[in-house]
Amino acid sequence: MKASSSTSVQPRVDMPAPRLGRDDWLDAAFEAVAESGFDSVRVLTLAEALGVTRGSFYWHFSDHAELIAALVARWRARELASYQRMQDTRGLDAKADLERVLEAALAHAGSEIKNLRFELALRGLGRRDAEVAAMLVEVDRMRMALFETKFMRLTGDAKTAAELASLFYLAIVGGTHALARPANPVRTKEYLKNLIGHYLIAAQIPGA
Amino acid sequence: MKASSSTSVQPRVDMPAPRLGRDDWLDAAFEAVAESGFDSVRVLTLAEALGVTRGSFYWHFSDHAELIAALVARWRARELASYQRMQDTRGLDAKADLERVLEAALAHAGSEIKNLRFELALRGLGRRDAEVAAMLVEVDRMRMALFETKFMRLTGDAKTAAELASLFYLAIVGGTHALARPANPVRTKEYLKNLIGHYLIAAQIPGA
DNA sequence: CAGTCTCCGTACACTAGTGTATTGTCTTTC
DNA sequence: GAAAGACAATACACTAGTGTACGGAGACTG
Repeated sequence: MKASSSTSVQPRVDMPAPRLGRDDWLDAAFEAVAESGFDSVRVLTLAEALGVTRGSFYWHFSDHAELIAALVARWRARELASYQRMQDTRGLDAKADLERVLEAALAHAGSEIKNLRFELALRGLGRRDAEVAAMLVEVDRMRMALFETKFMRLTGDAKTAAELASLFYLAIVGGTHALARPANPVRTKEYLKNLIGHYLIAAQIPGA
Repeated sequence: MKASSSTSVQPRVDMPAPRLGRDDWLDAAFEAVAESGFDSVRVLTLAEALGVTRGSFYWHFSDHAELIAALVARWRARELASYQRMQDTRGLDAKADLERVLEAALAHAGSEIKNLRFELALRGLGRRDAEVAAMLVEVDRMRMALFETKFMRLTGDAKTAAELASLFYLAIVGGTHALARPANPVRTKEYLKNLIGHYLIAAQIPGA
């Protein structure tokens, strides 16, 4: 399948073949999870997708389990980092700041739907893996707290902020299911954002 | 493993052994799905749980695929039936009627968390099976429409009703994730109900 | 330019699971 | 109470997938 053999120099930067690192496998696994869940992550399939054999895999990872663990760990780390970034107000006013957080919650920077689908799959995994479940509880709490501080800044009232935060966070998690469908890519997102704006008004939030 | 062999008469109504029907297999499969998703539905495991061998299974079902299809179909049928029931107002006032629907959405009569977990697993399946996905869209639309008529009855305004309906339906789907966790069995439910009551007030819904 | 290190291919052993065919064994029904 | 039908056990063939052992082949290192 490789067409680069006659000319000798610089075999790099040309075809996607050469050598793989740990992250390449993690990326491939990520794709697989986003497409059809953790159960469909097969070493064999990933190898095929990467154009190598499993011999490579077992050099980078001891185990199929280790791959999953590493994948989950990487997600967690990125999530924590994103949390740190969002804590900073960046000089935005209260409403813009909140909208930025909501936006980020609906599609973490970059690969859009894939991230949403991955997170849903992860929640699926959490339903049968206690460690993953605990991690997700932690992340949920973290994000909920973030929402709460943003709403707090907007409303001034702690109780109102707490309730708005939970309602909207739950709605976002729920909306993820609609967003994660292959069709319906952007409209639900706009829809949710409008809804949020509307409810800031309906609930008589001053900043809106 | 059977201790009933010396005495001869009435081998029925005693141990859970005798003869199985199609529904027994479906029930077992349902349990398995609720516990750890569709991918972990193994004919072998179900047989073990039912105390028989797979020989039985392949009498009732042609295939593993048929089992899954039948299970999904049964869920759908029950969901439609539940929808019919909920359309009837049953002489309740608008708020009580709405609360009944919300309650039902959070835990369809009976097995409580298992139903929630099953539905989440089903949504997981829908992410890689187009037919299931379409079915879920249908059910979601149905339920959303139901919510909308109930909110309509409460608020009188169509636009408000539509927005409230979607916000709360999404929040409920999202809340399901929290509810489906082994721990935290009832508190989130009460929590959501309170939240709803509070927002009927916040959004200045007259009936609240 | 030999040697080491890193990455990958190959071949094998092993397991878990499906589906099929065939033969029981209760149960009903005539 | 014997034949027919409903349900289940047993045994087999087959597939997909994991791990492991080992042997290369490039690339870097002195």
